Amino acid sequence: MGKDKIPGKTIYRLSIYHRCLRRLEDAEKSTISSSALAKAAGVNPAQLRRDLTYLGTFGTRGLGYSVLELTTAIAEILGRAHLQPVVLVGAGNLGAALLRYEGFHKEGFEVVAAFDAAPDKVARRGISIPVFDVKEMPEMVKKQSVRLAILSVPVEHAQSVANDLVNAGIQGILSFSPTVLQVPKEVTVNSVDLALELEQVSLFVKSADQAVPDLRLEPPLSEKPSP
Amino acid sequence: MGKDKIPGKTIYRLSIYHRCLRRLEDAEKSTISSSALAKAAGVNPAQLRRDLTYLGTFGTRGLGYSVLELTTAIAEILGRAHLQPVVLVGAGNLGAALLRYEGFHKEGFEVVAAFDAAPDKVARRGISIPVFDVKEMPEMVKKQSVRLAILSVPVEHAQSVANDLVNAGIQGILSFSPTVLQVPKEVTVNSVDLALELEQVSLFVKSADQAVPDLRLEPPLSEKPSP
DNA sequence: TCGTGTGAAGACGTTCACAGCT
DNA sequence: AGCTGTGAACGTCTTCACACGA
Repeated sequence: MGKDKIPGKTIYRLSIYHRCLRRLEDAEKSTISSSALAKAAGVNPAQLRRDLTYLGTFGTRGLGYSVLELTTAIAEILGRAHLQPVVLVGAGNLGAALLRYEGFHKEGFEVVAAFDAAPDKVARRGISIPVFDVKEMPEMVKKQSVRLAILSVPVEHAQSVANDLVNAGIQGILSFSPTVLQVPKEVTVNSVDLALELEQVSLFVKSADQAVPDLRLEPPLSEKPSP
Repeated sequence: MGKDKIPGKTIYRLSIYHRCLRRLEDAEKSTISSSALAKAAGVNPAQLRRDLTYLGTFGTRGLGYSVLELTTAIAEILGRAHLQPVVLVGAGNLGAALLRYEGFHKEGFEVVAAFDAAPDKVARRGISIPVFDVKEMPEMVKKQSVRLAILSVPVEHAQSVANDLVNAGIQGILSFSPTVLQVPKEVTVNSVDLALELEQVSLFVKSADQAVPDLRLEPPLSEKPSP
C-alpha cells in the first residue's frame, strides 16, 4: 500500500475521477476499466492507474475497478474536504452569482454567511443566505470557526480584505481577484482569474494557425503565493 | 535569442507578470529587478528570469529590467490573444454575471453576443450585450467568424452545446461546467470548475492540521481533453 | 485474453549557484 | 556591488511497456 504522500496533481485528478464515477453509479455498469474512466476524465489510462495506486490496489486484473469500491475509496481521501462551512466576501456582481450557484452545495460545501461593504445594495433575488456588513465578518468568522472563504470583492480591496480574513482565522481563500494575494504561508490561496483563463484559451487557439508555441497542456491546480 | 517554443506554464506566468508590470507603470519606477517582480507575481526570482529568457535578453545586469521595455515585449507575445470577439452561451445565473463582468473587457476581449435557451427570462439588468436565442448561435458565429466562446450552460447541456459550438467553427472554449468536455483535438478547452477549485482549497487547508498530503503547489493552467 | 500494477525511462519544470556585465 | 543570464543539478510528473493475475 502506498503510504507515500499524494501529489497535488493527483489529488486534483482524484476529484475529477470522483465526479465521473458518480455519474456512472446511476448507470448499470458495476465495474469500469482504467481506459474507460480515463477517457471520461480526459487523461491517459496509465496516469489514472498510477493515480489510483496511491489509494492501494482496487482493480481486478482482466476486469477493471468496482465502481462502488473506487468511489468510496476516493471519497475517503477527499471526503474531509466536504461539509465545511464557507463565508463569501463581496456580494457584488460575481459574488451574488456565486451565492446563487448550486455547485458548491452539491459538492458538500455550505456557504453560511455573505458579507459586503454595502449589504443594502446587494441584489438578493434568489439568494437565501444572509448578507451582512463586512465589518461584522471578523466576529462571525471567529465565533463559528469558519476556515474557508470565497473572495469576490473588487480588485482594489482584495488584499486588504484578504488580510482581514487571515486575521479572523481563515485558512483557505478562493479568490476571484486578478491579483496575487500576499498571505502568510500557512494560508492557502487558490486564485481563479477569469480574464486570464480566457486569455489562455485564446493563446492556445492562436497557436493553431500561427507560428506560436507548442503548449504542453495541463490541468489547473492551486496556487500558493509567498508569505 | 530563444527561438525555442515557450512552455505553457511560462505563457501563463507571462500573463501574470504583465499584470504586475502594468500596475507598476503608474508608479515612478522605470526599472524593476527580477526579485521585486517575482515577489509581486508570487514566484521564484530564478524562475522569472528563466521565463524572460524566452523573450530574449532585456535586463541590464546590476540594474534590472526596464518596465516599459519588458511590458512591451510580453505584450508582443500575448498581444495576439487580445481584441478577439467572444460569444457567451448560457446567460443564466453565472452567465449573466459574466456578462456584467468587466474583467474580460479590461483584458481586451469583447463579448459580442450572448445566447440562451430562454432569452426572455434572462435578467438583463446591467447587461448591454444583446441576448439571442441559442438557435441563432451557429449562424451568427459563422457570419462573424468568432473563434472563442464562454460556456456557462447547465451541466446537462454542456456537451451538446459544446458540440454545436465546435460545429459552428468555435476553436476555443472557456467552460464553467463541472464536466470534461469531449471535443476534437484541434479545439482548445479550458475548464473552470468552481466547486472543484473550492474543494482544492479545502484539501490544502485540511492538510495543515491533519495527516494528509504534502501537496506541491502549482499555478492553474489550461486543460485539454482528448478528441 | 483482458486489464491492472509497476519498474524504468523520459519529458518537463524548478531551483541553485555562479560567471559575467554594468 | 548589484543583478542578469544560464549550465547543471534536482525533483516531479507522465508515459511506456510488460509481467502478472483473474
